[in-house]
Amino acid sequence: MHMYENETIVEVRHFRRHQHLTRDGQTPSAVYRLEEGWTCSYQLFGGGRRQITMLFLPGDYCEPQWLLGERRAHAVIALTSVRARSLPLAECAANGSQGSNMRAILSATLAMLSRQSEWIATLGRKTATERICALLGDIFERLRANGRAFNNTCPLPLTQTDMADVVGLTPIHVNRVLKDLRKRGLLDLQSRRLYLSDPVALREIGSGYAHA
Amino acid sequence: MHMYENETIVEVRHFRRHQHLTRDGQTPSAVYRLEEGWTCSYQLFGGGRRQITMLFLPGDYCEPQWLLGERRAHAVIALTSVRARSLPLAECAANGSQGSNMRAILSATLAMLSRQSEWIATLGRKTATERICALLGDIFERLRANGRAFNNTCPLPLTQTDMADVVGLTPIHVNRVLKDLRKRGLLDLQSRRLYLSDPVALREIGSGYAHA
DNA sequence: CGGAAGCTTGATATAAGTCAAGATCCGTGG
DNA sequence: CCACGGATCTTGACTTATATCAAGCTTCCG
Repeated sequence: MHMYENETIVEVRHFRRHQHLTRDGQTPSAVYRLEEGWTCSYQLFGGGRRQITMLFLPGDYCEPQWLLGERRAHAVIALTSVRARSLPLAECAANGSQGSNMRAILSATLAMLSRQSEWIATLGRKTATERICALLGDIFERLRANGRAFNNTCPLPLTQTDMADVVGLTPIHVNRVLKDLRKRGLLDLQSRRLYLSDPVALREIGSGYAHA
Repeated sequence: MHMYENETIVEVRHFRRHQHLTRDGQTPSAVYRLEEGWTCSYQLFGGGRRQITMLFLPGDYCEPQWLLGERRAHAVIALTSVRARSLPLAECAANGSQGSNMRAILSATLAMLSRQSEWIATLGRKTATERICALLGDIFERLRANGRAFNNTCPLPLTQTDMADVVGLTPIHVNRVLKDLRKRGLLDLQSRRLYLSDPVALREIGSGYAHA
């Protein structure tokens, strides 16, 4: 009896925008690796408030910690249409900690931890402009690292409301900050694409190191 | 040649308040497990801004991810005087993933990840009052879980400035919110001790689920 | 080609920050 | 044991960054 006799073990699935990969509180049964499209995990609060707690870009594992024994799942939703490969928990449990992609899973989990730590600092202490520069700079870097950004431009399929829910601001305020950044000639943003005229300056602002 | 011939392998160390356990950027050489006292990791920004990214209470491992292969270290500082047991990285690397406390280390890391995810949502979308209730409620629960809180009271050795740097507010504003919570009869706070008259109501407010 | 979702902008409101000054607590040296 | 000085806490007056409300515009999907 060999695990791979079961063809559902690694399976490609598609999701439409706004469709849930996982719902809140649900016990997760699989981890998805994104082949195409963006997703996020988020939390809802009273008064219609939503906060996105993590963005997942193409190539990322969504919530890899499920494979390491975490029980509780957050809601994960598609921000674009998505093609993802699912890794059922059962398989990895069977393979144990020596499993083929276990190293990748652990390293993805550690990367999330480090990113979250950064983001706590960003939300706690940076201004609106710094937060948005940090977000766009980070997205650009992540996409460049896996070959999806060239010549200071990359895809940016997020709506301004999505961005607002990442940076903890109002969509209206995000709009005003973007307008200002455009006026300053730092970036342009049209038809779901981001153009950075000066990625270094952007990251500098986003770092929060320049005086308050 | 046996690792345990070296007596420095597990070592008890003491730190005074404001002393660094690890400095920013430094390559960490050991993970500490707190036996007594509180620590935090933090980040600094321009304009004198500081954000605490994680609180470590007695019994916690500080930055356990270092034992899982993470390279980059954040600054970790003592918030009180501290007694800690150090677990050198070398030992665990030798023991491999089957090491005696490897399971505990992994589980501590996953707990951090989950806590950070919560805290991103808190900083992004909750009001000042909700953030402070969330913080105090969480501290109380964590201390209760390892037997350091009884009868609705627990130690709280943080200054208001420390709390401000956790919740991303000004110390002055923290002071006003605490005054208000006292007036409402939800809590009292004196000589480094927290008294909760109604922990359930506090957690309810801190959850952010009650309308905006 | 119609309608909903998303974007933009202005006017106004408010939560939280800043500045300033006292009051209180607490550790340390005499 | 006391006195001093710095850190911490408290409060008031005022400012500011961001939110809210409202309306028109644009884009794009069905």
